[in-house]
Amino acid sequence: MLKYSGQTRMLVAVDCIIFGFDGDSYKLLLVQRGIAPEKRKWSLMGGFVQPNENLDEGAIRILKDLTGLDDVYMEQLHTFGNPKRDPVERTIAVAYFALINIQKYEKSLSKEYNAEWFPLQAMPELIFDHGDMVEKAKHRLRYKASLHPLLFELLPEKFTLPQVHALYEGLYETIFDKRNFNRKLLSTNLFIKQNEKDKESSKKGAYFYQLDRSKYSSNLQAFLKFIPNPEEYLLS
Amino acid sequence: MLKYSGQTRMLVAVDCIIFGFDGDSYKLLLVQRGIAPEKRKWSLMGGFVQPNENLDEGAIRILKDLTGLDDVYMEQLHTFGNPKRDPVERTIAVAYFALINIQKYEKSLSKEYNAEWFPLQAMPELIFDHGDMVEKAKHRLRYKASLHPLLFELLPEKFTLPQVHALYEGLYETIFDKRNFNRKLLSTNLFIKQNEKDKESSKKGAYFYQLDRSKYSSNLQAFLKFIPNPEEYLLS
DNA sequence: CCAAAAGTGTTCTAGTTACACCCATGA
DNA sequence: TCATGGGTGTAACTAGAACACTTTTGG
Repeated sequence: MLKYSGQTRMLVAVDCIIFGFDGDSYKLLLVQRGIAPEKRKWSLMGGFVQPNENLDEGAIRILKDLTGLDDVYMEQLHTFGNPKRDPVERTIAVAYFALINIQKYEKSLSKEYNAEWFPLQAMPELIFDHGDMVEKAKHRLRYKASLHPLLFELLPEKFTLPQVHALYEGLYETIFDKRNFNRKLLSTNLFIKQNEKDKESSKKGAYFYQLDRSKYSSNLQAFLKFIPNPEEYLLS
Repeated sequence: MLKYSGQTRMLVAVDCIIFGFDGDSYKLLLVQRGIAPEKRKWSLMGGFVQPNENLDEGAIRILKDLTGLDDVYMEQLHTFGNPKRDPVERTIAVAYFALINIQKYEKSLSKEYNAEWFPLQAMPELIFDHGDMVEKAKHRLRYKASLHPLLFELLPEKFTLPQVHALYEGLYETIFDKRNFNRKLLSTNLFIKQNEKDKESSKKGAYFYQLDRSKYSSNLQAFLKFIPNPEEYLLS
C-alpha cells in the first residue's frame, strides 16, 4: 500500500525514569551518554523505538539492557515532542517511569553504560529535557502513590513497617504519625506478617511483612488514601 | 550537525478524543475519514505532527481546525505505538482528550470533515485502534473527575445544580443523592449563585450558578471526592 | 541499666451517608 | 388544582487526626 505523502517522519525514542529506594532516600538510575552531542553528560537511559516493537516493548528492552531485570513495574508517563528538544534532529520521546528494587539491580550489566544511582535530591544536570521528565515523574509518583499501593515495588520481598514508613515519608518529604500510618496500612489487609524479625536496624527488631500478591494486584487500582491531606502535597 | 544513523524514522500523529455533554448524555465528536484506507469510516479527528510544532500545539491546531475553538480543556492521554496500528505505515499516535461545551461547537466549520456527535453509548466502530483510545479516555475521565472539578468544562458558562447532577450521574452511570451531592458541590465554594433561574426544564425553575474561575483554576488539582465509594467505579 | 527503635489504644472531630417532605409554578 | 421538578435539614455512623507511654534488647 502507498505511504502517506508529504509528511515528515521523525525519530521516536523511549526514555526511562528509574526510581530506587535504599531504605533512606530515593534514587534515580542515570547513565553517562556515550554519543555526541552532550557525550559524557548524565542522562536518562533511553533508546530509539525499533521497527518491530511497540512502545512498551521498547521500554522493557531498554530497562532489561541496563539492569538485567524484566519484571519491573513500569508505566508510560508522558510524551515529549518539542521540536528543539534534541538538537541533532527531531525526536519524539515517550517517557516511562519504573520502580525497581534497588537490591536486584545488577551492577555488572550496566558497566558499559556507566550507570550510577543518584539521590533524587542531588542529581547532576541532565541533557535535553530529561530534567523535565524527572520532575513530571516525581509528581506522578507522588500523585499515584497517594491513592494506590505501588511504592512496595521499591522494597525487597520482605520488609518492615518502619521501612514502609520511611518510604512514604521520603516521597512526601514530611512526617506521618506512625500509629495512624501503620493502622491504615494494615487495615488494607494487603500484608502478611512473618515470624522473623529484621534485627539490622534496631535491637528490638521489627517484624517482616510480605505483600499478599493476590490481593495486591486486584487492589492496585483501589483507593487507599495513605496520605493525610493529600492536597497539601499534590498541588500544581 | 550529523543525524543519528541507522535508525528508523516514523510518522507521528495526534488524535483527539473530544467529549461533549448535551444535558442528557455524553457525546463524542467523530469525523468521517477522507483518505484511504478505511475511507468514509468513522474516526477520531487527527493529523500528523508538523516539523515546527510540538505535540500540544498540534493538538490545539487539530481541534481548532475541526471546531473553531481554541481555549479548550485538553490534556495528553497516552501514546499508542503498536507497529501494526496503521496498516499504511508505522505511525505513532499521541492521543489527547478534550472537553468542550457542546453549544460552542460551530457546525459550519466542520462541514468539510463530515463531523458528527455520537452518544458515547452508541458509537459506530472506529478505525485502527481508535476504539482503544476512546476506552482509555473514558477511563481517565472517570478517574480524574472523581478527584478534580473538570467536568464543568462540558457545561455552558451558566449552569444549574440539576445539570451538574446529571453530568456526574451520566459519567458514572449511577445515581447520587441530590441532597448530599449538592451539599458537597457547594461546600467547595467554587460556585457563585446567580439571580436568574433556568425555566427551560421545570416550572419552578433552577437557579443558575457560575464557576468562580479564580478559585477554580487554583483548585483544579485539589481533591474533591465528589464521588462516594470511588473504588466501585474506578476498578481496572 | 540504658539508649534506641518498635509497637500499641483512646478520644475527639469532621465528614459521609441515609433518608422525606415542602415549595414554586405553568398548564 | 395538580403534576413536575427544585430545594432543603437532621440524625447516625464512620473515618481520620491528635496524642504518649510501654516493650525489647544489645552494648
